[in-house]
Amino acid sequence: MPTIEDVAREAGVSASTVSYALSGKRSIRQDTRQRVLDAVERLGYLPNASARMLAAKRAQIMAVTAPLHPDTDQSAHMVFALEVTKAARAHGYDTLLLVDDDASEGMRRSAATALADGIVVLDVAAHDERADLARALNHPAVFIGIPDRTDGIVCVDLDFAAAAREAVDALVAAGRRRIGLISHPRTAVLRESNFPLRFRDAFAAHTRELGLSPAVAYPDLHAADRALEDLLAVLPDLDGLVLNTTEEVAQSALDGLAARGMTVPGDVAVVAAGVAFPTSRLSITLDTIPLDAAASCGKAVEILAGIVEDGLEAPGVTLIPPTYLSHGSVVPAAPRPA
Amino acid sequence: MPTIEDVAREAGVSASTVSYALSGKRSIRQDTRQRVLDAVERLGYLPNASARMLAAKRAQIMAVTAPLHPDTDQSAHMVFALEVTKAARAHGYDTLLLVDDDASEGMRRSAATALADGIVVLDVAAHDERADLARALNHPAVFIGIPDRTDGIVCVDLDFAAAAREAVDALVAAGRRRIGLISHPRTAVLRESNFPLRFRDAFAAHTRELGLSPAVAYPDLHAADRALEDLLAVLPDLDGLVLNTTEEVAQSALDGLAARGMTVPGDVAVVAAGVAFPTSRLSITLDTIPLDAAASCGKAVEILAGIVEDGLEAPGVTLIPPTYLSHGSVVPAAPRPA
DNA sequence: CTGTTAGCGCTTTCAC
DNA sequence: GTGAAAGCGCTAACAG
Repeated sequence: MPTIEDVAREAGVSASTVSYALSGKRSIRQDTRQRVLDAVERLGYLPNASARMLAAKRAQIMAVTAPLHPDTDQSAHMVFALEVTKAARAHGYDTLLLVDDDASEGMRRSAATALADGIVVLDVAAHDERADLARALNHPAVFIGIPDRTDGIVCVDLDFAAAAREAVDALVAAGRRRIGLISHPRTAVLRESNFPLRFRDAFAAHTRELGLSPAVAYPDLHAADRALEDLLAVLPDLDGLVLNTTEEVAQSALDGLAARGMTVPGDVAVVAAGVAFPTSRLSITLDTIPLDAAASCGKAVEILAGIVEDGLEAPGVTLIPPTYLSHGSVVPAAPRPA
Repeated sequence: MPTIEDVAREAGVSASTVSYALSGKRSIRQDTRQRVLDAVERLGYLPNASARMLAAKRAQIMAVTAPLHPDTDQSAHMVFALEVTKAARAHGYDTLLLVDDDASEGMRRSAATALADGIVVLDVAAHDERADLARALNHPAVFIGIPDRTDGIVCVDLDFAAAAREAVDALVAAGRRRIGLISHPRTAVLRESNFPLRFRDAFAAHTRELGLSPAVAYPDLHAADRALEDLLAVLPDLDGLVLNTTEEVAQSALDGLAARGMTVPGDVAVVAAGVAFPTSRLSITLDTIPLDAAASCGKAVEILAGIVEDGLEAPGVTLIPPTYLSHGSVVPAAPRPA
């Protein structure tokens, strides 16, 4: 591998000139710069990463930490890791995947060894030990997801509350007034990231504001049938349904409606909101407010790069505005038979 | 962050003694070593990664490349990336995720900048430009999957041919003799990684060896119904079925059997072989010979670490022996009605 | 068994 | 506008 000295010799300049010609950190006469660039081209020179890191005190690497709790579906988080990687590349960073069993160990190591310039934290739980670590570590970190305590840390997430309100508004605009929500399993609502809570609470508050009676049901781990039953007990003439669930439960809910002879969107208008899957894979393509990994990760990386490069002060909690995608599963209610 | 000099001062020794005490690369008196370790502990010292890389010419980082062709399911590859990361950590390496749109660019960059000590190549296609690159690059690389030309490169993969034979043998041992294979879609068999071919050819050869008439069918992208039809046209009294398919197609095949009133394993014994999903998620838990990401990735990392650390000569193609997992979907055939 | 020293290849003052 | 030189923090000869 050629070094910067090789390039300097080839171009007939000094090493520092090569460095400056490549970084643009000071002005170089046009023709000398060209001689340097030609030499770089001819030799196929790329600066040695570790030497550059050592001298510049910048690794151009972001770490990504995704804890491996055994119950969770790994491939879901990995999509986020992928999106972080794509976004990071666009900012000139590579990404290091940290999956230590002890979630904190990798963070601590990458900070202490200066292996990475900053950390993107995935799959954030309500009580996340990595939040405390981030407060202590004095190393740039951005969380995708929102833990209970957000003081002293930087978070990015979809605005689940706004998503809930938009979903309700869409149904109300279509003349639906008996609107139910199928949320996440009770256990998950408590234990995991707090987005199911944020969604549910906003749903309840907003429906109440609109003079509707809020109906929320919690599915089992894989099936929505019981939840649907619960909803119909409260709202026998259900005509609007919001799904903030996994793909499996969403499909199960659609199956449940079909089994009861209820058509979508004729009898029940349905929208899937704050969900990580494309509704095109369901038996009926639903209107949706997606939990867009690319959007969250892109924003997180942008913020992290800002902190690393310009020492920008942390913007606290950044909520990504929801986007409503219509697919025909919400249409005006048919006039009711008298 | 404390440096090695800080530790040396704190322990009352020289920097090199600290280095050697930590690396164990030369013998150190027990009590001095202890003084060093105490100082390290007290200061919370971790060696700066870039300085270490630069001096040792070793990054302790493996790159992982997974090309992003848009049609492929990303989360599937990401599971492999995860397994590589876990295995690499066990060998003392971190992993850098490379997802450049141009698959080669990341490989070239990580090699030329010495950012990584070696590369694990995922999602290998039959004609993979990264194979040529690896031959040219003079940088350790291990492929998970087997391209057409394997000269000059190192590959690891499940022994799909052996898996096919074992699947057939299990069915034959259960008295089944009218055995069909549902393979991958025709287009995939040609375009992708060549494992569908290896599996299919071994299936055909082995059934023929056993005096059976080989029956192979190719599903559509998401459904197996037509393939099942094709199989039944050739083997109307089908009593054994091998599935080398995606999860979706496997489920579709089971649905197709049920729809035709054929029971599993009573009428048809079924085994899913060389598949990347756990059969427990299917409507019937099938006997399976899994394509075990952890096994392949573990082996690949082990080989790569050997090349990097000991300059071990590359072992060419390494095939992972298949493992047969019984779940009750292959039982002896019922005596046929006369 | 331990210390001194010379780099590793780059960035960035400082000097012209 | 360019060059010389001093590190960045570590490892690994080289000397005792």
